[in-house]
Amino acid sequence: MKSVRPEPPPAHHAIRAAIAAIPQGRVANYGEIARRAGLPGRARLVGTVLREAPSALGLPWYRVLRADGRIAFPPGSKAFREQVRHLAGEGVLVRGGRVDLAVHGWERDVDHLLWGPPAQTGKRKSARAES
DNA sequence: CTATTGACAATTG
DNA sequence: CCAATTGCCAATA
Repeated sequence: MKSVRPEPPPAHHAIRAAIAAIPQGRVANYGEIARRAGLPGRARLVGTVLREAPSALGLPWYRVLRADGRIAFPPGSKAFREQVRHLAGEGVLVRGGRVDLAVHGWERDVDHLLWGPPAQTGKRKSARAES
């Protein structure tokens, strides 16, 4: 007979795979994951799936951040601290509960790849003096 | 069945 | 920077 446990819908599986595909030391936002999973615009679905996803799967949930690179949990929360700790262990620096997507973003802008990664520490508005 | 919610995103003021 | 608004759609009540 059918398993008592409801099988995970394809959408959930795709989302999990997308999350598991995030390289170590990098972070991705919900919209990005949804797009990778073939579900453009379903960023909230990613959150729902992650929430329901059992930790036994070993999904790098801590590599998933908001579109602005901010932690998806309220600051000071337990999950928040744990996420920050995990990211720190991966080599990702978190400042003010926020991560520089321009530095650790998974699919950051192509321009940065061509011009080289910007400095992460002391990132001020450096004037670009290229001609 | 309808209403509300949500680990979101983007825009506007 | 913050607040409010709209779009999105599955899961839950």
